[in-house]
Amino acid sequence: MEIATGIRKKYPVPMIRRLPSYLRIIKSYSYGGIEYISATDIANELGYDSVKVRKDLALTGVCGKPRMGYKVDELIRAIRSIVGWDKNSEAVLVGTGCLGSALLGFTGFSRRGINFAAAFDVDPHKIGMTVHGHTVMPMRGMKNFITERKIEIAVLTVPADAAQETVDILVDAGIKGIWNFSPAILKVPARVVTQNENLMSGLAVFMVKMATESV
Amino acid sequence: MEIATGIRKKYPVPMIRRLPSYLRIIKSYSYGGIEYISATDIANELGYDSVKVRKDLALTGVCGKPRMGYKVDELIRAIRSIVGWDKNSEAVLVGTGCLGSALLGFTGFSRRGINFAAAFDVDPHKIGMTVHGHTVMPMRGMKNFITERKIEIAVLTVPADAAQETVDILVDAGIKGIWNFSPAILKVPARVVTQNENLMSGLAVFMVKMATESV
DNA sequence: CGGTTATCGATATTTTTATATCTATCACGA
DNA sequence: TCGTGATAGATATAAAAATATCGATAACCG
Ligand SMILES: NC(=O)c1ccc[n+]([C@@H]2O[C@H](COP(=O)([O-])OP(=O)(O)OC[C@H]3O[C@@H](n4cnc5c(N)ncnc54)[C@H](O)[C@@H]3O)[C@@H](O)[C@H]2O)c1
Ligand SMILES: NC(=O)c1ccc[n+]([C@@H]2O[C@H](COP(=O)([O-])OP(=O)(O)OC[C@H]3O[C@@H](n4cnc5c(N)ncnc54)[C@H](O)[C@@H]3O)[C@@H](O)[C@H]2O)c1
Repeated sequence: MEIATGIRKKYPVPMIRRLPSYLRIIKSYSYGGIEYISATDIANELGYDSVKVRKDLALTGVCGKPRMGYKVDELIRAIRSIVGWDKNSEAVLVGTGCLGSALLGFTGFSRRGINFAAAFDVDPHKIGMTVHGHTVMPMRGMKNFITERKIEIAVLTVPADAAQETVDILVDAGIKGIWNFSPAILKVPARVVTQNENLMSGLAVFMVKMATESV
Repeated sequence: MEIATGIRKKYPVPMIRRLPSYLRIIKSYSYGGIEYISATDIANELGYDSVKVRKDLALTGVCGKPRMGYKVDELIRAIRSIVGWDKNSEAVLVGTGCLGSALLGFTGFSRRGINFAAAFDVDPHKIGMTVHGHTVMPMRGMKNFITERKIEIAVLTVPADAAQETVDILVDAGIKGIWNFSPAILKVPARVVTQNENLMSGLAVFMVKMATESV
């Protein structure tokens, strides 16, 4: 496929956000020994419009056959390639609190190419503890750890007040991307990628839906 | 539709998703004793376009003053009202695993009107344990608990395979809304609201950004 | 073997969201 | 007291995304 050779298309963000759901359905077909899947199948499973799915799948570069659909294993390979889940990256987790511990314990990351090389925290009570197989390390050693191991990804689960100071260390250490679960907006140089995950946005939408529904 | 306080508008989802971030900034002004905040201020803090912010704020119904901005406490009240964070709701959490425990430990929910009345799990080893002040209860008692206490909200953090069977119980018990953190798509009657939180979508976007940045 | 039909892929249309432009307002400072 | 300029709010434009339409294809069935 073209993607591997260096030509990088620009994919619409809403489409990228749907890819993991597509992948989940397609994989379930694969496990079931089914060789082809149609856009209609996926749309039905997810409650989407089939044209939207077909357009998304077209962007993956996989060609479908009329009356048959798309080859399951081709789609899986293409989607995993687009979202980068076909290669492995090491990551550090900063802030081994409630949410940080949950992420450390999530088994799904390794299947998606993310492996936690270390977990850090400032809290002396937490340092030395083992959380889901990871020993919590002091912040002091973080910068060197990242630099020496050439870690590119940081998952940030510290309180909002501590976010920027933590980010400054990460950037200084040469981190390439920060997946930020704190509500703070991070100031980083242009070369550093950030992805903000604001769980409270989802709660807000949920509550508004509930209110409008129950009138 | 008419309710006691007035007419319920339809708000654009992207706007709703931004409200929590706005609220965070506005509150920080409030704590700092600042009385007015402008759309430009908020836009600068969040890296947004000021016109977008102004349009969002216009939808809240709060009027601004030229050269001054909007009254901080009016905005806070309006936004909290829109996202329903000005009233309290009881919720149950189902699936007290990694992520479920993290959510139980998150102190931010009570400030947003969500209080966990109970946490449930199937795992006999977990039942009876105390997680962040909540005793884990067996699934057996869940339906009655929800019905008797008239609980309207469920937070779902079970594995994907267990999601639908769990949802069926919740719906049967009369739940009004399900905040779903599993990647499964839930089948519910039309009267039940669902909000799917797919963390892997964020990861996908993050990885694609990383890949495109590093070309 | 030939008609039927589910499906793809392309194109067109509509809707939604973001961004740009313009004018009126009014606090502020000269 | 009088400009000045930051800002709201309205309107206009552009961009993005979702949705609808339609012809071409080829597996399937009789
Ligand atoms: N827990 C949730 O369900 C949840 C939900 C939504 C958002 N969040 C956000 O995720 C972040 C973490 O939430 P949490 O519930 O895990 O909080 P938490 O207090 O349990 O965990 C934060 C951890 O960060 C550590 N920490 C604090 N300052 C640090 C620093 N300077 N350097 C390194 N580590 C530091 C603390 O010692 C603690 O272990 C917060 O920003 C919160 O808003 C959490
Ligand atoms: N942990 C994470 O960071 C994370 C990230 C993204 C998505 N998720 C999703 O959240 C969900 C939970 O993930 P997790 O990491 O907490 O898994 P987990 O295995 O730690 O927790 C799941 C819990 O649900 C319980 N459970 C299983 N079947 C049940 C049933 N039928 N009824 C009630 N309880 C049941 C289990 O006993 C367990 O305690 C999964 O769907 C996962 O895909 C988790």
